Amino acid sequence: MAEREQDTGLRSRLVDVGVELVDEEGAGALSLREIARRAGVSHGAPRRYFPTHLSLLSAIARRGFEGLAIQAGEAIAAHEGDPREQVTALARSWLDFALTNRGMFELMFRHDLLESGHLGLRETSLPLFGTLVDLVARARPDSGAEPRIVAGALWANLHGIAQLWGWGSLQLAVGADDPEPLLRAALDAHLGQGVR
Amino acid sequence: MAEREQDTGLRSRLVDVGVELVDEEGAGALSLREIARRAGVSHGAPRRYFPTHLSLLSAIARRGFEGLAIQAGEAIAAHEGDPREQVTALARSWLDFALTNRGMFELMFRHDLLESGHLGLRETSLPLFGTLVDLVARARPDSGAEPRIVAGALWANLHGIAQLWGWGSLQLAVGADDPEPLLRAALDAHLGQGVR
DNA sequence: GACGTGCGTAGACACTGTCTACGCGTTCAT
DNA sequence: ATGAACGCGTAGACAGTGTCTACGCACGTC
Repeated sequence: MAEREQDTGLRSRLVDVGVELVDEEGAGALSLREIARRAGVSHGAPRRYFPTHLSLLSAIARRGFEGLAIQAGEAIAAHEGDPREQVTALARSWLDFALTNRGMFELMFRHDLLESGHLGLRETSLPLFGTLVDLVARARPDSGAEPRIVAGALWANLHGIAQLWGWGSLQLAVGADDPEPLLRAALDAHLGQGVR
Repeated sequence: MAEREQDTGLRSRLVDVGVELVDEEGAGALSLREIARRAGVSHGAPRRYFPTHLSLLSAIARRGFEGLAIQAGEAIAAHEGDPREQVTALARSWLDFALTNRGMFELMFRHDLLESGHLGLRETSLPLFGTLVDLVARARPDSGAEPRIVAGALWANLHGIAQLWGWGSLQLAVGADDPEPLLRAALDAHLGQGVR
């Protein structure tokens, strides 16, 4: 019998445990020693694969970025042929991810992780942004605005909504209890008044 | 002679030291003991005024919010009579603050601080948001959109740009080296194509 | 002058991340 | 088959952290 959910090497098991842990206990619970404990190894073991605590956290966060990319990709694929609707689906997917996987989302955008450079955003996030640029360009072909700029601003808008909504600042200020109107407003703003 | 920049009580001196420290060493350097050390007291002293490390950090972050509010208020006041320009000034001021006071900005939007409720956003940030709502309403009086929604979306957009630009994700994706175009795009998007 | 009280000290505790020396098993070469 | 090398995990030490507790010192008032 398998001692513990398939022995696929300690390296990935540590990351598995981390993903699980951040999901149920939040980003604050991701101490090196606790992860090792949950994985059933001594506190020195992770060092063999991750030279530093931060690099382990980065590997965990990476899983998050991959998951987000996949989820967003599916959302986009589901509306093939209608760029505007694809952008909408992407946006909703992003926001949904942030609100569902709160701990992971928090981890993914921690300053120290991002600054460490271990995250590999170039590989995980840039492609997604590329498709957003593409979709934006096709969703508003007439506009003279640079798609990359529009996409960047929209990207930031999504992120801002997800973040602020996540910790309650926005519902406090706006007075709503559903982020949907904000999302609609952002999309309408950057893509132009869409067909209802 | 004053032993140390005016003895205005340990409580506020701790916060002073914290502001100074976060400015020169970043948000990661704000350990309770280091702050106490710099203030020239023992590590147990802060406890008399701040029951927990987080509450001290919150007090420091609060200084940041106050500073930001003041700076934004001045920017707005400098363009009295032209709502659109006032919003622009507010936006630029916000972004400017984020990029100038990086450590403080990072501290201000740390999840654990925001969730702790010690921050008092209701007092420091809500008023500013209120004036933004007001300005938005006056900047685009014709539009049927709810000003609070538009302002909320714009607010999130600003924050997203500041955040993403701050850690380099956006310049990587967009390929620019100046956040100004993004800011313009966001403003144009939410307020409508402005007069150039 | 004694007493209470505000304010800061000092030490303990559990916990953290990192570093080092060690052991144990497998594998490979001779 | 035997010995060396190596991969991989253990175990202990170390400095640093946040929190808690007991203690002391100096000041005020009665």
